[in-house]
Amino acid sequence: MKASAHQPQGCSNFKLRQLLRRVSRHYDAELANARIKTTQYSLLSHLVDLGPITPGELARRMGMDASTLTRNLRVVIEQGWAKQGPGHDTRSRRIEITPAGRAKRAEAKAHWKRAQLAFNARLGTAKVAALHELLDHALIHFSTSDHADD
Amino acid sequence: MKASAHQPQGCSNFKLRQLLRRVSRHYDAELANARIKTTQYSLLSHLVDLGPITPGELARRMGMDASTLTRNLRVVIEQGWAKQGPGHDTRSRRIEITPAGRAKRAEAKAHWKRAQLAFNARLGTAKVAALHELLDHALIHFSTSDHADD
DNA sequence: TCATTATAGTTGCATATGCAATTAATGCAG
DNA sequence: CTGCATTAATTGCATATGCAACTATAATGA
Repeated sequence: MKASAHQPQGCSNFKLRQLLRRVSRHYDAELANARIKTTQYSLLSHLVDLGPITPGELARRMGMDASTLTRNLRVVIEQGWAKQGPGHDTRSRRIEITPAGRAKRAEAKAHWKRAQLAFNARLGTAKVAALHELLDHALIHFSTSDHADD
Repeated sequence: MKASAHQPQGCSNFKLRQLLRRVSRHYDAELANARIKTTQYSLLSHLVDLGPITPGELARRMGMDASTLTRNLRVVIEQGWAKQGPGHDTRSRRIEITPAGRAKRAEAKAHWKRAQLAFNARLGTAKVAALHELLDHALIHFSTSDHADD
């Protein structure tokens, strides 16, 4: 019987939160050199990958509440990194990254890479790869929508 | 060569943040039945375990910024779950849980247990145990203080 | 067509988070 | 004893987060 088969001890939520606090500080410190926050960098990256998209769909893809996205989006729009246009519907919107946004994202990417490599070095690439696998697994089995009953 | 020996892909920070958002919602939804938030529950639990303690030391133990603790503490003190007295020093304080705080923590613990067991069931206990091991490992190798140079 | 329901996005409220600056008190060097 | 660096905690500022309530529009059904 391997060690990881034991009953889990402690609170998964607290452990995740505690680690995220530290890891976020690490990435934010590095990304500060590009005058951008990690959440904003993630947002820009998703806009690059997902092209023009509605706020609702983007929030779903990023796994966050729509209201959180509205606010996070406001900041990057004020910075001129993204713009909001009319959607196919009068009520929906169409979010798109701007050239300035692409440039900022490219600039920030180099810093993100530094932060990620430092993280890998600190923990060991095997551990990080294993962590990613578990996080991805958890994300798949924890879609907000699927709940038992209630 | 096992799969987890590959170069890690994607952003560790984003994956952690994304999962924490979902997991927090899960725990918060359950703890709402005890009219308490997960962060407040963690705070009370640490106060029970660490006894009377200074804010600075508590922040260090919980891995958060002292200013964050000041504010999180204000809420639980207003609820009457903890109290703040003079420390051994005029500038320091002594934080202690109150009887009401112990009662609230006990009430909440049952709900936390439900949330944790549901989490284990959703992911599988082996995966959760493995996740905890990796998170603990990362926490150890990521003490805020140890940075390379700058 | 009009009332009802569903969908998209935003706003109000409360909390969480960290950095920089500030306040206050202690310790230390001269 | 006095000025300076240190330490403990807090406050100002900006952002992140989600739920509930709300506005506006679309779709649906009688």
